[in-house]
Amino acid sequence: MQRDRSILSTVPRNGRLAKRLAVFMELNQEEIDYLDQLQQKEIRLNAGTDIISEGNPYQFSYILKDGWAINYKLLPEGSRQIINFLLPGDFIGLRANWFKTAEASVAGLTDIIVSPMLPHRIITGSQKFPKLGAAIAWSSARDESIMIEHIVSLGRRKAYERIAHLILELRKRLQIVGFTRQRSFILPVTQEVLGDYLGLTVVHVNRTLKKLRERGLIAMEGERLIIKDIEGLERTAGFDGDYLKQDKPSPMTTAFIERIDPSAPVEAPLKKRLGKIQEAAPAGLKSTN
Amino acid sequence: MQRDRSILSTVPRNGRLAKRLAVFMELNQEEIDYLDQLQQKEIRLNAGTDIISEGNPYQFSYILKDGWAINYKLLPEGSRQIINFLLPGDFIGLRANWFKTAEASVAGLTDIIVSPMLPHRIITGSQKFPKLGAAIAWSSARDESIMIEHIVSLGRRKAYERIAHLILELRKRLQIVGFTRQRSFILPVTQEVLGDYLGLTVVHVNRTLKKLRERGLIAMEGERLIIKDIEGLERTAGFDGDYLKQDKPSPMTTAFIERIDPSAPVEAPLKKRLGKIQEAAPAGLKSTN
DNA sequence: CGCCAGGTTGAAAATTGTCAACACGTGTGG
DNA sequence: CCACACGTGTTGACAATTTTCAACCTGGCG
Repeated sequence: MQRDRSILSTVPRNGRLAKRLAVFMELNQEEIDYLDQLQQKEIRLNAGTDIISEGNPYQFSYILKDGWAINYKLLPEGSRQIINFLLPGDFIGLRANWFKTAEASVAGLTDIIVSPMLPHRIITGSQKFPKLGAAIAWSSARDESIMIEHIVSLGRRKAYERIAHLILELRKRLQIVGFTRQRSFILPVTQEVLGDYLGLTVVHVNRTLKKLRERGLIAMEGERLIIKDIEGLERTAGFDGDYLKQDKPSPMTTAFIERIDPSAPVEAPLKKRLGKIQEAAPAGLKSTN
Repeated sequence: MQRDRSILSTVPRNGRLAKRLAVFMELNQEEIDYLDQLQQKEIRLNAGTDIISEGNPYQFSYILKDGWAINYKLLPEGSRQIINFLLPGDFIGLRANWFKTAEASVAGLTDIIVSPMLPHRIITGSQKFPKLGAAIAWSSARDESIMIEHIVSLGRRKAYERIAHLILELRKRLQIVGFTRQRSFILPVTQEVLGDYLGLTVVHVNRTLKKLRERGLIAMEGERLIIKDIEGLERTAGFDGDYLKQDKPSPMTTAFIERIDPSAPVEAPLKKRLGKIQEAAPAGLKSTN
């Protein structure tokens, strides 16, 4: 096993979450400090150990500071479906805030480092730094976007396209937290894991990767995946990375943040929208009572 | 087209959202009244018209009061993947609160009735009725559970099992809002729509439905789907409806609600958990610094 | 040295898709 | 009122994709 995967990133461990949230909206120093403070405590886990177990009560949510993890479910007959890859800077188990029981398990794919988050810290933090609450909500919404793309992949893309799509998505996500070089990144994952994410068998993943290599789209050097033809990959994947960007909060978010921040008064734009409900009815409108 | 699908439910239009949220936690009369008030305005849309369009800016979020809708994405080559079915009482486009641009489209499968929700109503409502904010968060989390099951279906279940699973899920969801009889419900959906949800072609959906009929698991009378053998369906689907229940909020939720409700003081249980962070480290723990 | 996890490959089988034709009911325009 | 278009369901024959089974290879590690 690789020891300190950490050094592979240009972003320090505690800065990864902030880096990721900054995609959504810039944070000021105070907020960054608070996030840093949230992550003081570190827990190290061996690759393969569950940090959350399906059906069991949640304990905490976590910030994944280093290493890769997966969110997965096991089926009765023994197969596994991976729901999502969790990368450094991602939250783990935010749903713990709303549900008593875990819907799926989370395990490290590599050795990982996490910081547990106490619920009260999140709550008080969100009250003190309204942007933080918004950023957490945004983060959940981004995860949902990723799941939507996953559904599209599984439902409508062929093996070849699915893999291409996954590679591009991982690249984009890793870029944000500083884990990529120009045209390559470490993919610390067996072909079986890929299959369990992509809804394919190992054998078929193997053959499909071979095809991607033969056609000159990618190359591999150990765990390092080298992208040889980005346009080619994007074309075959039908990839449009916007779902990972979402770089501007909606006006509602802005209004929300300002509203719950006692220091900021509610300003005009919000009110202006209130009267526009009639026009909001989309085409195809039949009647309004 | 059926005219007033409404009469098929035992729950009045404005009560469906409340009924659904009540699965999570009971609401008092004041809260129910508030929800009712949120839904005064009605917009009717023809089957097939988009209420939210992928790539376009969001206008509002909505409550779906009557009819069925779908959340879907179109692929470049023209195929469609349905992400989720939206049933009466569901929210539409809650992500509008966080994202500027819609990640997927939403369209009515039948004629539908929706109530637009103004963001400020949600915000002030959540402040006045803390449970409401929690319920909205819960609702999003439930949607995520449904998407997780969808991913599992697409990734690891065969056509035959996928359909069985979908039928059971829809039944359970429709039950809550009063749209089922003992062993049947109206499924206002073409086989093509089923295929687009299940990641299958129409032809294959057709054959698979036939198999389900031949094996005596289901029957159809026009749009009414009759479940002839629930245990059989559950067995073939590996169905466990718990993900739709989640009937108890986590202690964190409770703490959260009480915390932001000015009339309720923070009480002991929350504080008691604060010191337990050490024990929270799951098995497999390596070191703690 | 030998075990074991992971990668690779071939051959055959199973699942699912494609193409094409036809059936049926509904609604519309002539 | 009839003819016809159209959307939807159904079926057969065949093709493509993906799985299954089984074997073999490789490198790391105790």
